[in-house]
Amino acid sequence: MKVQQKNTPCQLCISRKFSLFSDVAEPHLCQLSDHKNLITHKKGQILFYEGTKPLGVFCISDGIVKVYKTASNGKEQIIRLAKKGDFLGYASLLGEEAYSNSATIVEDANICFVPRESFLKVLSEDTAFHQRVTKALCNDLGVMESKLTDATQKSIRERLAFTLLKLSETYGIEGKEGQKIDIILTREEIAGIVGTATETVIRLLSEFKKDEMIDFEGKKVIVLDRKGLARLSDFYG
Amino acid sequence: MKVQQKNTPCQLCISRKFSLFSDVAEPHLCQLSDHKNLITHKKGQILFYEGTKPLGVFCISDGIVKVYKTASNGKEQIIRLAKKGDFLGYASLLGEEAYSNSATIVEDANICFVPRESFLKVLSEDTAFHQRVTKALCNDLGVMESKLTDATQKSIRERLAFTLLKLSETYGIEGKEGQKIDIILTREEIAGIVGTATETVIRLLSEFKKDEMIDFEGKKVIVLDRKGLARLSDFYG
DNA sequence: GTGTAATTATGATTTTTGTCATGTTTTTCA
DNA sequence: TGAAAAACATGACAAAAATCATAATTACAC
Repeated sequence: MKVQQKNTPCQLCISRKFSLFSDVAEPHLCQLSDHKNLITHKKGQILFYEGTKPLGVFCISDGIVKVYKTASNGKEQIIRLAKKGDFLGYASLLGEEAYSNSATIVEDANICFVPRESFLKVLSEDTAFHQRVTKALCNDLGVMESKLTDATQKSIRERLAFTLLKLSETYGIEGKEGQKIDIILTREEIAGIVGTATETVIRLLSEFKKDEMIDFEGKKVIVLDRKGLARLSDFYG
Repeated sequence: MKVQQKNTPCQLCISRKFSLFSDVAEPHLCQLSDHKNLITHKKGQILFYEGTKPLGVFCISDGIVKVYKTASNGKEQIIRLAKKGDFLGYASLLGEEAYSNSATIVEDANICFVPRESFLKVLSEDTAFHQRVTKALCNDLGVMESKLTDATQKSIRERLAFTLLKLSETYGIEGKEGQKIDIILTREEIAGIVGTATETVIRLLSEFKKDEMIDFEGKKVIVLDRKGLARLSDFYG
């Protein structure tokens, strides 16, 4: 299942540059590095389950992870997609509660696990780090407020267009024809992000393609008309 | 507009018992107390606007405040109702960003304003307090994830039933006939909490009343059948 | 490679919910 | 207290989206 890799020290980790650990001072970094564990995960593997107890935090070195809640109807609401440099599970750990969501690998990933004690130690000893974590939590909260408002007040078409724009900002690579969203998501997963039925996503994507807003390259979506999608997504009030 | 009151020191404040400040040590409490300002607000007054810069945090001594985002269609999505002991505006302050939401008085309130500097000073000097704030932020994040999931995966009927249950837990007082939700909200405000159109709320409340789940006492709702509402809200999978 | 399962696709239908219109009741405040 | 505004209520209708059914296509494991 999980394959132990050679353990690049945090000090030399390239992904760290993009993470909450980016400014952690050398001695604390050693503390983390000495206790962490790099583990390789394959697509489809589950990192943690909602309702279980967090034993540490995860730091993504490489790959994509979906963080989601399973609704009572069985559908997955994807809270966010986490990528290189992102942390997972710290909110539940610091909230002293069971995981409020589950996490599953979307694209093969190398992920470091930092045990609870090491993380909390650095948090308590490095005030600047604690402040960064606090700030990140606050920003996340603002993002969630926006998502909630969009979910209740916007149409599925608007939300799908918006989702494509956001995905292209994060995972987009420029191509000859347009910007390719370089991440393989099933229609069902896109539906999980938007918060709708899979069939609805399929239909709307076809419609967007017909209207020449997007195109497909295999499973991947190519954004042809950003402005068009922005208009559809009701970006401006 | 705003009436200055006699300034009860935080040390003696009863509402503090229910707040994040409950365990703050005496010297830090003085720091807060010396710089805070108690202000009386009438129903309908606006505490702060989305998009403006936070200059401190608010601590509710008494009254009810709605925290909401205004969607592009003009409707208000209520993020939460804040009551005695609750803090407002700290997430935006600590996130170092403009207010992500607005706050308006729903029931006449006495609210203390703690200026930014005092709050941040106590936060940096009192590690236990910082930890409590962090924990609160994490818990809030979990709540928002649930709200988002409910918003996308549950029907309006389910969400309204759930909202009534939650309101009765927080604001319910036992009566002869049932549990009265002792807070005056307009149908429009309830719609703002649920995330739907006002007419839909009116219709569903009538339906709930017809089915003897609830009754009205003036504007207030009386919960007659908690189990029935729980069933309707799809509480269990 | 090939059979099986998963995913994508599309149509038909129903349900849910929003919108618009209109009227009544309640509240507010000059 | 009485006029105007706000809130509540209800019907008719339209729009949005879910569900169900059924195929076609693709991916995957043995």
